[in-house]
Amino acid sequence: MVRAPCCEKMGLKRGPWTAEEDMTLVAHIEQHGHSNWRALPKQAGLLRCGKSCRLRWINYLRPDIKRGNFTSDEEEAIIQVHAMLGNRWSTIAARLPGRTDNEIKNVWHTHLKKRLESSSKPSGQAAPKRKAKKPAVAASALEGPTSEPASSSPGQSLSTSSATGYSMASSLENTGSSSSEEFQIDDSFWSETLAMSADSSGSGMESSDTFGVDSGAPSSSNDEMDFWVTLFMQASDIQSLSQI
DNA sequence: AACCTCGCCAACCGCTGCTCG
DNA sequence: ACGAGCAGCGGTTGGCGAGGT
Repeated sequence: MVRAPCCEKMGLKRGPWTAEEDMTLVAHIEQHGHSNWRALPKQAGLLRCGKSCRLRWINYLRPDIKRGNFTSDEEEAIIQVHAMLGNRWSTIAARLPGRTDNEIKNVWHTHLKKRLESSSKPSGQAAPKRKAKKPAVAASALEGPTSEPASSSPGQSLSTSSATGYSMASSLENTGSSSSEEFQIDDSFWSETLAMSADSSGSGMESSDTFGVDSGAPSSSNDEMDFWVTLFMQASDIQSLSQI
């Protein structure tokens, strides 16, 4: 299928976003939503292609996005889910509310992959010979849309409810679990979740009936997806119960 | 102090799958 | 049933900054 290039190269801006562009995009989405990414930049008066706008919103400007370093629990979760699903970053991201697939992908390639590789080596060498991740750089990232130190930091002004919540966040909210204004997962959540996944992966990813997935072993990716969806639904139930 | 090397991250590119006419 | 258009996804890259020499 032949398709037109995602954007006419003529006249469309590329590269890092400025604070003004960020604000324009955010303001437009807050007002009109983003039902049509392709038409959005034109309507908003942005010289960007829709794809670029979508990426910027998803990865940076969404109000429900969580910045800052990944916790060890989050990293463990990524490792676990990646072991099950492979490079399905968006699926993994759906398990980590507030984290984007791009961010997770970056973390995987820069940290987790190496960590796993080094841990699989017998002598445990290959320690990072360079600096540790610079502290709080990610947390401050929102303050500086790339080229501009965003004193305006658009994300901070977005206290309105998320236009596009990740499925996990919304499903957890549906369970009635507390704060919808800012979704937070405490350590116990991950401990329980990971414990469940460890249990099931040990004896059992084969025994899918643990989670009511019928028709035998989850050999297909759909079954795996069902497994993880079920897993997180149950995990959210646990969290809900723990708050009673 | 200057240069070099490397890690991190935002953004781009191209493909895939879904939806709609 | 088919094709076109679109959003979404994953791989890759380039710029920048920090640490090392």
